Amino acid sequence: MTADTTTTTTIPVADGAADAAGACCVVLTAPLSEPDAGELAAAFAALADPVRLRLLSILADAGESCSCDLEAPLGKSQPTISHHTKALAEAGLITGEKRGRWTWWRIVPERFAALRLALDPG
Amino acid sequence: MTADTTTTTTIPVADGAADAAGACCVVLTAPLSEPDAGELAAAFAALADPVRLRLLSILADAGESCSCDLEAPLGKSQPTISHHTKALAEAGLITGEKRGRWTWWRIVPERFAALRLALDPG
DNA sequence: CCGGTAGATTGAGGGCTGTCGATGCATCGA
DNA sequence: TCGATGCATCGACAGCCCTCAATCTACCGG
Repeated sequence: MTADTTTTTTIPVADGAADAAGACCVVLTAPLSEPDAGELAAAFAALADPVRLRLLSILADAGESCSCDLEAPLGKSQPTISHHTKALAEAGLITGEKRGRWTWWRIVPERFAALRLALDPG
Repeated sequence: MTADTTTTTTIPVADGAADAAGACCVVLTAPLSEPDAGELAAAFAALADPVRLRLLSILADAGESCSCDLEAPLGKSQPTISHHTKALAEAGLITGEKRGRWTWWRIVPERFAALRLALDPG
């Protein structure tokens, strides 16, 4: 297939708690159980970093981006970028797809919707 | 003033970045400047703790609560509670009002609305 | 006044996290 | 097959954060 060199592996690099936080746990209504609180806290911890927030905004703006294209705008080393993408993926906020030599990252909108809902007065 | 012992001091124990994050900085649209990213990250960092999330849910449920009534349900020592309330207040998520011997804490809904907006695809 | 209570502050200890250089592992072009 | 490229992982270092005992301040009841 000379048309494109993509070969599209479609490996969900990491999802972790992606499913477990689909709908549960709203902060501003019920007393919020300890397990739910821990899970929500982990999600917000993934957002508690300026580099990761800017990474997300770049991803949202570009729709999709490989790791190598993130180093320059973020001003961080390659291992650091890899560290952050892994953290965001484990929090279910982004998804990585390995196509050939590159890993393409993309936002997971449903996850953000779930977090917005968690901050809703209900 | 024997009518009530409240004396309503109405001291905003801490507000800090409360105003500065009124509307700005959406994650999922523009490339998000570094200062905005730092400020947003600080807000999410305040939410990145299970104890604080449960504290918020208790506050949301009760409408208002003094520090002493938080120790038992959260299972933490008094200095720890004070530490968390201070962190949340500095993030603009709650407001404290000192009435007599007690400090009454309350949720700041506008702040949560701003954070929900920051997580919006716009 | 004085004892008791609510809560903020301080200091110490233990753990987690962001960062980067070095290294290893795939994949692609020639 | 070989060199180059994209990325993940490891190890180490520095900094920050949660937690609590101890202490201090402010306030109330008697």
